[in-house]
Amino acid sequence: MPELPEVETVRQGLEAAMVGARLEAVEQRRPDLRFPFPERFTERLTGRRVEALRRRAKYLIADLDGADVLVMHLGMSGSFSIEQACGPIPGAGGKNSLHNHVTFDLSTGARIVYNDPRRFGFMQLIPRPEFSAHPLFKNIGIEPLGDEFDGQALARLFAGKTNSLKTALLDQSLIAGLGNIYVCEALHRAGLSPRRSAASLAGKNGGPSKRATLLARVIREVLEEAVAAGGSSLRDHRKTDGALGYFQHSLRVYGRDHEPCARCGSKVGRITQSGRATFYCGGCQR
DNA sequence: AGTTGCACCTGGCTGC
DNA sequence: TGCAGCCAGGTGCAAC
Repeated sequence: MPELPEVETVRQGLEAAMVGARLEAVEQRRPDLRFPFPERFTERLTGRRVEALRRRAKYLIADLDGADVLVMHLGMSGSFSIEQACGPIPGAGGKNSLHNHVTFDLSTGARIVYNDPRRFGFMQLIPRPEFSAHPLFKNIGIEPLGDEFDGQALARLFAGKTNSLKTALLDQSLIAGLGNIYVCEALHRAGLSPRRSAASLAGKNGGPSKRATLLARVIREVLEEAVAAGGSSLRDHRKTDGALGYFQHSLRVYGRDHEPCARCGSKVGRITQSGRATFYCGGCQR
């Protein structure tokens, strides 16, 4: 499910429910998701107060009042819902409760439920002093909604790359948080072919190319619009209150192969790059 | 060192 | 109706 806008939508919902609250009970219903849960997972969380809920790339990061930082990743199909501990809502958000793997009962009376059918998500507890040097985070690239992200940064990151523009944009060690949907959408908005080389965005004599400046601008634009819409609900994504995001209605190429391009009328095509579907318009993306 | 391909899972859809 | 096959929003790791 989740790329940056979906994770950010979830973060906003969880932040409102969790920050300032204490974890009164934590239930872990299986030994692992994508990875085994950390040692003494429930014990280390029980009684802790959530001081902040941040996002870095596609990770949710809960700062706790104890020794650990709780890191959560939604994988492909993870979602959180907020329910009332006393009044179970069967099938809330349309999810199969078989796949409810973790619940947090909060001091406010709210219950946070993590559901993940494919179990590509995971949770980690990292001792605070080790956090910034942790392998999960030390290799993560620039935040595309951050102040430092612009055409200059993009051009510098892509200089000398031998892979395609599409593949480079998906590389989390370069830019953090883009996934298949928003890469396809940003490339269409910028009129750039996903097949051109990443290095072709690098500027001459040190400065950013016009293409790099444009691409950085539309990446920011498409992500901001998607966050404002609550993300794209193609299959699993729901906000923490169970409501659907609605950015999928604004997608111009993703999932629209064989449809006419909204900009030039050519037929939107689909190819495979690095084993993943790419949707693009050969008529206006060069 | 940088890139590519596969593996990890379940569920939903298509076509026979 | 049933079932085989394919596809899906991500990413760590082995192999080139």
